[in-house]
Order: sequence, then C-alpha cells, then structure tokens
Amino acid sequence: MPELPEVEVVRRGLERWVAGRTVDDVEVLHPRAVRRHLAGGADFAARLKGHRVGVARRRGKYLWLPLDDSDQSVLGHLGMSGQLLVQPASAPDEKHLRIRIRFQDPVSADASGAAGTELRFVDQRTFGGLSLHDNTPDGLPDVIAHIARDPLDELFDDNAFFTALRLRRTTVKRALLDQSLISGVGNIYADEALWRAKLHYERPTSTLTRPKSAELLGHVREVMSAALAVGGTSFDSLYVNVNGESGYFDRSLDAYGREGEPCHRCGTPMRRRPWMNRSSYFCPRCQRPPVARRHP
DNA sequence: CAAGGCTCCTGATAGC
DNA sequence: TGCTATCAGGAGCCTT
Repeated sequence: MPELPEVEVVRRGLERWVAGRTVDDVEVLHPRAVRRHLAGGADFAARLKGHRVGVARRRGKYLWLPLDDSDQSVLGHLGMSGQLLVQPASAPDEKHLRIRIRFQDPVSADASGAAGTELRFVDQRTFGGLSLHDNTPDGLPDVIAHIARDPLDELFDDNAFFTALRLRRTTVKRALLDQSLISGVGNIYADEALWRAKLHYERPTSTLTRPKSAELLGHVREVMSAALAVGGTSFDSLYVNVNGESGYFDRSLDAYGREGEPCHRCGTPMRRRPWMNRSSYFCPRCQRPPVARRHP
C-alpha cells in the first residue's frame, strides 16, 4: 500500500532509469489502468509515442513524467497495489501487467545502463493507473491541482495547516487522510503518527492546540522520513519499488497491523477498530478517546 | 460548500 | 472439498 515514502522511492527509480528516454511504443493491456485518460488506451498510446520524458516529479502519492517537448505530463498513481517496474524487455510478462512502455534506445550502449529496458505498470487490484494531462502554469498535471503539498515539500505551509485544522469540523485522522489538506499520508502512516503523538483517531481537529498540531506534523514527517530512509514499506508481495526490490520498514511499525500485540510504549494490548470501511490501530491507554461534549 | 459515505477491483484467508 | 463472506483501501463521485 504505497504512501508518500514508497512513491518517492519509485520516483527516484524513474529519475534514474527513465529520464531523458524517448517513447517508442506503448501497449495498454487493461482498460482500467488508463480510465483517467478519458480518450482511452489507443489515444494514450498514440499521444505518448515519440515523446521524450523528463525527470519524474511527485506530489503526495501522485507522480508524473513531464514530456520535454510539450505542456503535458504522464500522470501516475499506484493505488493499492500498483508497481512501476523497469525490466529487461526479455523478462516474461508479469501476471498483472497492465501497461508496457518501450523506449527508443541508442544502438550503441550508453552510460546509463538503461538500454534494453522497458517501463511496466503492474497492478493486481487496478486502483491505480496512468493518464496524460495538460500542465497547469506551475507544471502540475491539471487534474491534481486540488492536491495539497505534502509534508516533505519545503513549501508546505505549517501555519496554514494548523489554521485549517482548527477550522475544520472533522476528526484528526480524517484530516490526515484528506489529500486537499495534506497529501501523501495514508492509513498506515496516519496510525503511526497518531500513535507517536498519543492522539486518538477520533479527536476533533478543532480541539488540537497549535503545539499539539505541530507535534503531530513533526511525527508525520519523522515516520515518513524513516520509511524513506529504508526504501519504503512492504507488507506483502504486492509492493516493490521501481527495480523490484521490497522495502522492509514494516518491521519497525508501532501501530498498524499490531492488534493484540503489546504497545511499544506501555505494553497494553493494541486495538483495532473498524473505521471508514477500513481499520484504525491504536493503544487504548496511550491514545484515549476524546470526551464527548454535550454542547460543542 | 463542507462533510461523510459509497464504490471500484482482485486475491488471500477464514469459516462452515 | 468447495463454496461464501470478509478484508485490504485511495480517491473520485455522489448525497446530505
């Protein structure tokens, strides 16, 4: 389940292996993988062919490849189970291969070592996909203009985030997952940051003090930076990075997936609660539920 | 307009 | 054994 750190690992892989290469041919093997490209798979393939791709960029969980010679970008989202793999063209197709992008490689071997490889979008659950979009003046694909900057973005506005939290009538975990407020945080790192901050997931955002909000944001940054340092998290065989390597940050998770196991701070068995058609993991002692107020 | 719920999808696993 | 139910969940879209 790729969140910001995993997507950043993929972005770096794309920068290393794909930047500067020219698209030779595109095969769309599953229509759902291009469903955000409204003109369809054939149009997507035709429009990409012959274009040179630039350095991959990322905002939150979205990443995109700017096309050097146009004002458009190939936008990608990994969804639940998406992978972008750089594979030798001779490698057998993956079971869930959805899109293949071949490049025009020089006949003579170049220094990058990328010659002879192709980019593959593999996705079991088909929540992810690729699509082509016009860029905004900021160089952002237009369809993600509503996505907030992520907490590792140096232009992320901490004060605006605190103000928004105070004004929202919602709970803290919903706010962390709201990509228009702060992007890149998913269910796993939300639970991790809330555990570190000793905050219950249903705490109303309007009751957070500025220092507590700052502390929470600091924990979000720390947990993401730690994950990035080890190459992202992997919980099953579905997620691997751009070169097919699994991450291993899951060994150091404190909350997510630890139902019944002792809290790493106080030893109390961790709990899991159904929440928004998914799960929230928390320590019932360290993360006390908010006290209901009769007249808010 | 903000907030919250629904839905898309496949495969692993549990339970009967 | 083989079927069904449940769970994993990002984010667009719809309703309230």
